[in-house]
Amino acid sequence: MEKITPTAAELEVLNILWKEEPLTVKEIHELISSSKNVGYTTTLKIMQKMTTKGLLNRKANGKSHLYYATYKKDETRGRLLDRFIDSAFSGSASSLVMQLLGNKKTSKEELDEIKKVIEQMENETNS
Amino acid sequence: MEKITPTAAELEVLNILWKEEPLTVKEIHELISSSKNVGYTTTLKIMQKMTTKGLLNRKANGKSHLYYATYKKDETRGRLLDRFIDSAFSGSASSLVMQLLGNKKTSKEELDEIKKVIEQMENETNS
DNA sequence: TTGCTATTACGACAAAAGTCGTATAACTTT
DNA sequence: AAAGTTATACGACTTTTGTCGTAATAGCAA
Repeated sequence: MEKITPTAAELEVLNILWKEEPLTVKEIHELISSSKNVGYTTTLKIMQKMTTKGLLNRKANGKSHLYYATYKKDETRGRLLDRFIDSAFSGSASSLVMQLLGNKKTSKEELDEIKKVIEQMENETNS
Repeated sequence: MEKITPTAAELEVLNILWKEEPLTVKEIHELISSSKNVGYTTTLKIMQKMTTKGLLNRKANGKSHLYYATYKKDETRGRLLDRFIDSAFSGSASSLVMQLLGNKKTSKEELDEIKKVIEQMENETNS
């Protein structure tokens, strides 16, 4: 019975790893600290905890380690999304979409992209 | 400078209040405890903290209080959604929609509902 | 007005998350 | 092989969240 519901700081690590894997603590820390002020040992500790929890795997590589995400991006995001819809939208996925489409913060480009995705989905479903 | 990013337990209260307002602690606790095992003082304390943070307002009513949500549903949900997209989907709203539409957990009814919402949106935009 | 009951107020505690300093260990380099 | 550098390990501390027990208070009832 796993939980697989990473926290915000953990997701920062995972989002990086899901793009390019494996990476060392140093590499991940460099990416994170380019947009945020945080110490090296903080990133290290978070990744160590994630390994203990089973969120990451690692492999020795010289004096350092190479890290891999244990769970796939889609699996993790799906779980997170379910949970989010439950707590923030009382379980209504369509409310979330309405909110998203009505949200001024979502750029026109994103909106167009979303519509495209939906159309594609429909075509695939109807074929 | 407000944050307005309620936690899971706080959202449970808010989701109730956004449906029917105002309510007493007792009423809210009854609704919450019907699906979850939690003590009365826990609900009370959470609502008191929410009041201190500015998430709720209250008005004396006999020996108890009537509670109101300070911020509108859409405002709060929009903020939460932005934050969620940033942390769980690296800022990509369209990725979230793709995840949602591909998610086995989302019921066929919800999916149809979502498509309807999108179509409606498009019609409004194009008019 | 005295007491009973419902409600609030307050404080304490545990667990989780995030932060970092310092110590240890493991390669390199000379 | 000794010294230096770089990464990991570990422990400590802070804040936030969620939980509840107990004390105080306010209104109703007798």
